[in-house]
Amino acid sequence: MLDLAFIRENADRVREALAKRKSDAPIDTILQLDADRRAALVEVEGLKKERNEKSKTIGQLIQSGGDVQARKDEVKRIGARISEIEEKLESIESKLQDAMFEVPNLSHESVPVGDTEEANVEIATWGDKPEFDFEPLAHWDLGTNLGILDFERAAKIAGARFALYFGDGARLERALIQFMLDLHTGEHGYTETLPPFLVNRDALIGTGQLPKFEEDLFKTDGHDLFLIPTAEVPVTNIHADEILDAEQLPLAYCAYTPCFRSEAGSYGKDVRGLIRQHQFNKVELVRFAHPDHSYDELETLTRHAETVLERLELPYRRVVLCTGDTSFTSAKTYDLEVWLPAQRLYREISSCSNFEAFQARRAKIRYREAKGEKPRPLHTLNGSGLAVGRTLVAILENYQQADGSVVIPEVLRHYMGGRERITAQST
RNA sequence: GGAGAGGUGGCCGAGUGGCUUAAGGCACAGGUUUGCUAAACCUGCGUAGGGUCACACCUACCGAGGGUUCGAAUCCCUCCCUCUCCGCCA
Repeated sequence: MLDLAFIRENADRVREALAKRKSDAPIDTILQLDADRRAALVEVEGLKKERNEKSKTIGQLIQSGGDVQARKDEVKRIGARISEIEEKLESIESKLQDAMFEVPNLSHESVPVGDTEEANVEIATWGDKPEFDFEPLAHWDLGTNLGILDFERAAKIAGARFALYFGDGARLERALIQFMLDLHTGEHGYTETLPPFLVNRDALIGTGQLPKFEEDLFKTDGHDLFLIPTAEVPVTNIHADEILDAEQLPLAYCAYTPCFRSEAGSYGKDVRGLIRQHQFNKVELVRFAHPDHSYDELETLTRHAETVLERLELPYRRVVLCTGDTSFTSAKTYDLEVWLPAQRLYREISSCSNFEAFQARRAKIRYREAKGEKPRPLHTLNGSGLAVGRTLVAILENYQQADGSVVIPEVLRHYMGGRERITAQST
């Protein structure tokens, strides 16, 4: 959510910035509602002041034995008028809030302007794409041949867009989770957290998934709880409704969680393999930063995610998303894309964003610069470090051998019982 | 699932209809006193919105939402959460 006072004072700048993001958010409506709201507030607060004063005199009159009926009737009329205006005020505020929830974040000035992903800009590439003297297989064939992935049985159990891992596949997924957590906690200074996988409505409003994107979520029946689409939701909300000291910043948390997404509207897209699942594992990085340093923090966080790819020796590139492709809540996003040789393309494996104060304002995550100063919203950031299923895909495809086996990246062997290679197993 | 207790400011805690603009204490900040430290004393110390050039000032907030009343932290209703015990359970 943007700062309403900022919109009021910079309406033209906001309109211009929203145009770059292809947003038709109702700024004029917001300005009108805001003016109406303040006018109604002044009126109702004046009346309340009058009521408070006159009510007090009734108490005094009763003590001294005077007749209070006329005065009571008068205050009752004021009360009725107050209710009337408050009703109006409530309606204005609810409309204003709805309109404010329609407004996306504004892009940072360094973000390239563009409408679609075509306008995203490659910042850097890393690593050498592997050369094969055979036709590399897609991971769904590799995994099925090795007996470590089973999509048919997963469909029997749960349906489309679910996977069943066996043996070394399951272990490799677990090894990746553990490797990533060990790296981020041991070398990058993150505090590991294991949050709830179900969250309430307030948490999702806080990070911006609600009210606009409810159809992307899995909701439980009979409880107002949702399966998390990303650990960003529970972890960012750790400090909701809190006021932190400036010296505490930055705070850095990492969390492994499964993620659940309905993938509504992606029918026919990535129907094969592990790329787009209703349930997938992710290690998430979340940082709470001082506003003056949040863009340095974004570079730091992105480097932490890139380090995972580099340790695994997976070729990737970093892309900065253009204004039109940046997600609703983000001010600036880097995508990390890993090379998938079977498809001969780079595929998103991490998304690292600075939300500035957008989430902090919604979730009321604030900090105090110094004692006695007013609390201000801080800046939140997060990034995948990394999407685990897609990392497993990248390993299978990049490390595959002519005989159908897969070499285990060196940093993972220690987690795989010291073995160097995954070979076919029976299931 | 059953029974009970409870939710008041950073913390403790008083408060069953108007003298509460939420007592008092702790913690914190500034000051006075003091050989130093400590203590004592004085002052300040919540959040949000409105308002102002800036102050002043105003309004709201005692878990949330309704209701009764001239007036609600206080009375009534609904809901949420926490704790204890029992049952069930990994």
